[in-house]
Parts: sequence; structure tokens; C-alpha cells
Amino acid sequence: MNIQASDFYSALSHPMRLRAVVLIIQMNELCVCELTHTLGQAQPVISRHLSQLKETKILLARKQGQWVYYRINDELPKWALGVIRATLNGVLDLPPYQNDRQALYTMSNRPNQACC
Amino acid sequence: MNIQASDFYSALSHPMRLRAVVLIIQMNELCVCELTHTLGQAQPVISRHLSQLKETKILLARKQGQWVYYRINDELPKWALGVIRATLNGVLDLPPYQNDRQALYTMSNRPNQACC
DNA sequence: ATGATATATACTTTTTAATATATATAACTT
DNA sequence: AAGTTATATATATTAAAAAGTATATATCAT
Repeated sequence: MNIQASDFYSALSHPMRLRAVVLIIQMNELCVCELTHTLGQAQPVISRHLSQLKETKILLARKQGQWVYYRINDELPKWALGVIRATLNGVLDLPPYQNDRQALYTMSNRPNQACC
Repeated sequence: MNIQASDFYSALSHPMRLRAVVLIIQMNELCVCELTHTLGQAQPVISRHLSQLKETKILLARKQGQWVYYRINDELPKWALGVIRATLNGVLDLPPYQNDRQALYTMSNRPNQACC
């Protein structure tokens, strides 16, 4: 896995993309509709951001039925994974990241979620 | 010290700015002419990038005589300093970062440098 | 004071990224 | 098969970042 450091940072430089990455690493994997709901953005906006993150190899996608789940690519260079984890630890309890987690938890009709 | 994570990453998303930061953290501090020489860019280009890094609080500047020395702002949030150090460790021996160090060492007439 | 060196800033043009909107595809449901 | 939901992509427009160029300021040396 090789990735240009400045490209890696470009990918994280958009607020929505960073919020998506921070949410995804916490939840292990999330589908597009969960991110759309949580981040309050139109679906095409989220899909485009996710596809950028996939292009820079930060995220991987997995299709299951009608849903596409995105997760962190754990074959990223170790330093890059370290950067993502350091960021997570730094921002976890700050807005908007903290609120995003809440917003996800209060989402009804999450796919493949135990219902009770 | 508060800094928006996505702004922090924006600042690091330009190849020249990242190279400057990586060089500066290795050398502790560097003046504009050392960076101009090492990175092979016109002086106004370097000055503008440095001033962006100063605006986002990643760098601090100190004037000494005719020179302005830039250094990492060690009052950045710990996670942000951690990110910079992780990046340094990850890219240290890769081009262009490795070559930049060499280019700096071969610069003649570095200000305030022991001459022998 | 004059000239030289180091640095910063202003302005214009070019390039790149982001947004808005529409539409396409694929899988599920009935 | 027809309708619905989830997702992706294409195109046009707008906005933001970067580059190129010129010039301004400050310090130092003479």
C-alpha cells in the first residue's frame, strides 16, 4: 500500500469526509444511508465523498444486498492508520463528532440492526 | 489551543506545505531562505505557504535580524502534534522528504550555521 | 544615504474542488 | 412485471485554492 501523504490529507480536509471517517472508524462499518442520515447531507453528496475516500484507499466498500458498507482500509500504511486513530482520540468528544454519534444512535430503521 | 481538524488537514494537504512541515520538525527551525533553497520554489511561493501554516497555528515565526525562522507550534493539541510526528516517522525515508534533507545539508551560506 | 538581501503582501489569472441537479443502475417487494 | 429503496455517476455551475508576477518593507553593509 502506497499513498502520497499530501493526498491522504487532502482526502481528510473536507469536514464531511472527516466526519464520515471518524464515524466509520468508531462503528467499524456503516452504509451510505446511515451516513446520509447522520451527517444530514443529500445522498449524492455522501456518495461522492465516500467514493473519493475509496479512491485514495482510505475506505473499502462491500456490497450486501441493496446496501453498500464502507469501512477503514486496514492495509493503509501504519502511520496513516495511526493518524486516523490519533484524530479520533482527539476529537471524539467534541462537536460535531460527538453529536454525530448521537444522531446515528437515534436513527430508526438502521439496516441489519437488531430491532430489540 | 483549538483548531478545526479539517482545517489542520487542509493546511497539510499541499505537497509543498507538507514538505516544509516535515523539514521544519526535523531541523527544529528553518528560515525562509533555507526552505526556498531546499524546496526549489520561488520565495513568494514559500512565504505564502508559510503564512498559511502560521495562520492555522501549525507554525510559529520568530524574527532574528533579516531572517524569519519558522518552527512547529508546540501548543498545538496533542493529537495534532501526534499526527505530525506519525507522518514524519512514516515518510522520513521516502522521496521527496529524504532528498529534501540532503538538499538542505548541501546548501552553502546557511545563515547562523557554524562554518566548519 | 545607497545598495543589497530577506521577507511579505497585493493583484490577476488559472486550476482545482465543491455544489446543485438530474438521471442511471441494481436489488428488493409485491 | 411494476414500484420502491439504495446507491452511483454525469453534467453544469459556483466557489475556493494555487500560481505568476509585481512590488513593498525591513534589515544590514558600505
